[in-house]
Amino acid sequence: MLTKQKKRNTIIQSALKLFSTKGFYNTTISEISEKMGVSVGNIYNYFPSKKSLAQASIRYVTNKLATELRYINSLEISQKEKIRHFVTVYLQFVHRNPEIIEYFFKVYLSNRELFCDKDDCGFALAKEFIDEVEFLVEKGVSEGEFEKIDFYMAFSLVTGILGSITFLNSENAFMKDLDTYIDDVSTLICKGLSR
Amino acid sequence: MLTKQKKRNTIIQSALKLFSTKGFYNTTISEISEKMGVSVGNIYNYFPSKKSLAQASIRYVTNKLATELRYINSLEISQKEKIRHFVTVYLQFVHRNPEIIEYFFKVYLSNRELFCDKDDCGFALAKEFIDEVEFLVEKGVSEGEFEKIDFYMAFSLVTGILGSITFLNSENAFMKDLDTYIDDVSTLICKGLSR
Amino acid sequence: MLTKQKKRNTIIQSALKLFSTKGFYNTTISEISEKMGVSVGNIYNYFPSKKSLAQASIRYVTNKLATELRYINSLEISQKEKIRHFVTVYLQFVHRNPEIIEYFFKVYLSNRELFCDKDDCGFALAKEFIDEVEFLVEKGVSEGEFEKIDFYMAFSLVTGILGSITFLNSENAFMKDLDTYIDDVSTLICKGLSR
Amino acid sequence: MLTKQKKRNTIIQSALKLFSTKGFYNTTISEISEKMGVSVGNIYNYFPSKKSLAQASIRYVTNKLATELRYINSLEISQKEKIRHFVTVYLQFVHRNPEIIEYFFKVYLSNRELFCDKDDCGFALAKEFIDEVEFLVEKGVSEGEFEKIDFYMAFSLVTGILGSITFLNSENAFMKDLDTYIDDVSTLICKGLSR
DNA sequence: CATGAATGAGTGTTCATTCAT
DNA sequence: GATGAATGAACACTCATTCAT
Repeated sequence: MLTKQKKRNTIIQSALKLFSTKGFYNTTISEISEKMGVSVGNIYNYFPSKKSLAQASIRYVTNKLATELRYINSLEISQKEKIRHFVTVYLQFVHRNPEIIEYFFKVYLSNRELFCDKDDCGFALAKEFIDEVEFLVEKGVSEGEFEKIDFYMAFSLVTGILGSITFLNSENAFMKDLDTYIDDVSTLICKGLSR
Repeated sequence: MLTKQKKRNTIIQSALKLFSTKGFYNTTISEISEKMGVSVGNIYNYFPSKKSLAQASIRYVTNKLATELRYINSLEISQKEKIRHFVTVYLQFVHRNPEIIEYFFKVYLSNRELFCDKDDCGFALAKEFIDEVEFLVEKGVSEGEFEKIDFYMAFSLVTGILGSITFLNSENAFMKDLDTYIDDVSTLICKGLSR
Repeated sequence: MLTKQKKRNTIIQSALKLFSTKGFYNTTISEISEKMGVSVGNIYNYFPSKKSLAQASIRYVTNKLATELRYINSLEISQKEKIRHFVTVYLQFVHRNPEIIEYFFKVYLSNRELFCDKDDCGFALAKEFIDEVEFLVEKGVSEGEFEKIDFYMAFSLVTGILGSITFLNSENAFMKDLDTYIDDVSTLICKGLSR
Repeated sequence: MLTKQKKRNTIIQSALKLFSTKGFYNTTISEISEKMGVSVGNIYNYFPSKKSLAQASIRYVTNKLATELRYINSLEISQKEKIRHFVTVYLQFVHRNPEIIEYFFKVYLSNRELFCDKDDCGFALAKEFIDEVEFLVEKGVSEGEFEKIDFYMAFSLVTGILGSITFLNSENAFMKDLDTYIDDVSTLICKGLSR
């Protein structure tokens, strides 16, 4: 028997796959339960609503990405190398766990209504990840590798490029393997951040 | 009395506002008709389905952006200046007609199922715009202003950054007026494209 | 310019074709108007409602059939010969003006709600035809050609067989030309009516 | 708790009553569910669409009739006696379960579009019944009781007369109890089939 | 008379959520 | 906990009818 938390994660993983491919509103609880082989009602023993499942999913996804980036940030290498590492890891995710990345772009960024409760606008759910990006950039600035620019600009550069590539990839725009672009992408980001 | 085409556009504009703020699936035809002050049925005299309204909307939006960019491309100025012009126009759109831009990012990019018919995956709907970006970049390369890089990289840079900023803005992340960022954004893009 | 009555008939004829093939509820006023090349609104200048158009149609159809039968009844021939004549005419109708016959069986007999107003149950609409059948049968009885049976039995025999054949024909059940069956059908009816 | 199949039948029975009295297009799923005392949605747990409910209903009806006729066909009596038996049973149905019979004539025969899928024109749904009629007639011919005539003629005779009587009865045309006509009707049919 | 855009009540169908077992 | 039948509000879409032009 799985622990309660383990089962929650199993549900999240099934949900992620469906949410990321078909979108939140085109995925039914029924489909998720079928995919998992459990009953509809049972899912409600773990999540009080479809919306809360979407929120738990973004926490799960953010944590995966933040964990990777946190680890990279802990390494004793230059910030540019960190960026290259992160791009590498990111593109691997896109390839091997597209649901992780696509959930971020297809559900989280596009269905804000799902993540905003009352005053909090669901930004906090991604904070863990944003903080690591901020850490990386700031360190680069303080160490003289990067130019000091508005953080939102830096953030837009990093996530914008990665997001675009994710989208193009999901549309099968790329002929070659995504790995091929590791250099291109990290260079592009570094050029933007550098002095 | 409005001409048929004019009325179609009025409907599209109402739809755009709602689709872009609430998303396609959270917007009902009933809401669109109420907002317009016409009956539900009347909308169906102009568009055979909600989906087709979404498609007409993306054509409308793409055309607006492409028209601006086409005009800029026709000017006798450097490519970097063109980029600055476009960023300016773009940020003005974000400010004055957010529905145009947000529709692109919140509906078109995230609800691909709405735009894919049979074999064609709805990419064509944005071609008009993509072509102008390509033209601008290629010209920059041939005139020695930009480095020759994979077009998808260049495209990711341009739309990724603009998309990110749009998203951050819609989340009210920016303290200052968007215009303030014209320089930052165009510099960022140009740095990425330059040699 | 057509007279008012002529135009009414033109509308009825278009309606008949559609009603008889697609059924009353699957035919829209819009389709009828398109088929005729007039506007929707114009139809309402001739008939106050779709239902009233259906009623006028049955009157038209009944009259066509009754007229034929009345003519046959006026001939100085045996009743059996009359039946043969009528079967011949009927099968020709089925072949050349299927809408006439099929309207009778597909709309009139199956959508009674359309023809019943208040106390009158729409039976009167077909009376003209029923009366001629009754006349033919009674004459046959009084002249000793037919056995005296309950009129409803005789009526069921005549219209039942013809109705069945109409249905089978509309399902393309018959391999051979309908004319081929003139003898079979009239013999069948006569056998039932005879002593 | 009813078994799934039992519940399907309960739904079919409710649907039959409404379809047969009001017609397919005048009956709403909502009415059926109300009549049953269940929710609208629940009906969709048993039938994927209103159309499929109509198809299941004709299967149900055909089977009821075919079962009776099959039993009669199994008896060791003359074919004429079989016909009398069947007429008896049929008229009892008309009296006690009019929805069974009227569904056949008011919905199945008049709304062909509901029963035709792709190439198959829904004729198969009634095959079970048609086959038994054919068996009865053929046996009568081979045993010398009936004349050898085109099967469609024989079929038209049998179902035509019964159909007509059903219709007249539903219009309250008959003064006397339907049972009174058992002899008349079976005699009429036998006269037509005999040598 | 003729037009056809506009109306809006009505229908089939979906699906998140509940709850008796 | 686990099940899945039951619920019912909600929504896309239709179409008879009206009426300003």
